[in-house]
Amino acid sequence: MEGNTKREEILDVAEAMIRNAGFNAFSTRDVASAVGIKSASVHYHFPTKADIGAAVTERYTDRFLKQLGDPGRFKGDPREAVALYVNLFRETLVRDDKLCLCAVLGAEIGGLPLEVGGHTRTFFDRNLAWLKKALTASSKMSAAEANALAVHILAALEGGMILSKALDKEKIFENVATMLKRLCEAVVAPRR
Amino acid sequence: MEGNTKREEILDVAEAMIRNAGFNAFSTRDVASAVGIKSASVHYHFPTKADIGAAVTERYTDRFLKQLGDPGRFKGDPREAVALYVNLFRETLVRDDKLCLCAVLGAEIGGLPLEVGGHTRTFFDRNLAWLKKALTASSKMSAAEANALAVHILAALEGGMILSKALDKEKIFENVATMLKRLCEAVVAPRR
DNA sequence: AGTTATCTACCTAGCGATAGATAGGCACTA
DNA sequence: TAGTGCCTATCTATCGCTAGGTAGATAACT
Repeated sequence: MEGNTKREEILDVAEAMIRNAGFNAFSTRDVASAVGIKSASVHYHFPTKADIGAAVTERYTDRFLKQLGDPGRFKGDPREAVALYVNLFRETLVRDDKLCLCAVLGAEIGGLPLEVGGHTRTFFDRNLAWLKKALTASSKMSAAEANALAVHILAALEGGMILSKALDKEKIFENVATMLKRLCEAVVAPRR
Repeated sequence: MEGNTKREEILDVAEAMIRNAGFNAFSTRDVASAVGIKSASVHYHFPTKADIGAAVTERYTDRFLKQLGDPGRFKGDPREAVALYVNLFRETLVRDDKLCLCAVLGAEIGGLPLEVGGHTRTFFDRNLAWLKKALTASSKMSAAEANALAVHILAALEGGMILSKALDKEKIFENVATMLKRLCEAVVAPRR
């Protein structure tokens, strides 16, 4: 992996493994051998496996929101904000050929260590907040409508990634993206 | 659990456990103690853990499609079909307070035994086929449009369940359901 | 007698985690 | 500058436990 320090390499490898098969499907030994150290050395950097999961999720969320940038900068056309948002998910899926970390963790949330589950919820909360802000800043949408649309966008993208990966059809994600654009238009300029 | 035979009880318990935390988060001993037998007896009914997963997924899919009924019976209003479809997901989420089995399995598909992954894909394929048929039978929608809408509906519902469960807000699922209805209307009666 | 469903007892492999040792680097000081 | 102590990052070895899976006995029903 391309991380600088060993600590970051551990996070890189763990993130890839979780996104591939979930939190309960990797071991500290798996991670260790992938970065070329022993499992005891992994525990030097992260006392427990839960600590690895928490660090991975926190880093993932920070990176994701940093890439999104300021949601207040969209003026006039909410479709711009949505297109940018969708594109970040698209890159996540296509570049890595992996799901969103928090789609995976969200699906197994009942069996996660508490701190990992907490960071997963934070990812969703922060994403919904970003979308709401971006939508209200760029349109005359009411707060309630922005909220409803934000929730739907996030849900459809997370679900779309799962379907796309499971059925191994990139087209499925594009399909969801197109429909989101249509929905966005319908909400911004309703017929009635 | 309410299953009749021990074999069915095993499937009931395993299904609940997978839907709570994923395929890699339960053990044959967990299942055994929950149904009041020993793990060796579980292996009598299902030689391997993968066999349990496959049987759970196959049964789940069959039951789900049976509950949906004939997709050809909807005439005149696709919203009826969509409402019924959404309602089955709603019940799945609210009654059991658990995700759709295949949302969970789809999220960890990279780490599933082959046959479990295969049955998971089959769930998605059969659901998409049902939706397509229901949409084309009840509207003048083109095959391509029915396909696009079907994919979006399934993706949004699976993703919506994950969000709803993770954030512990039933309202999120209802939100997604409402937006799906709106999207459905926009597709059936486009403005242009 | 054969079939079905369960048990006890066990195996091997792997898990997360810990203890204790070591090698190298950095920094202060006699 | 040689010596000291400490820190970082890693190692080997091991602990206690759990995993999935198996062998063989037992009991009950048909």
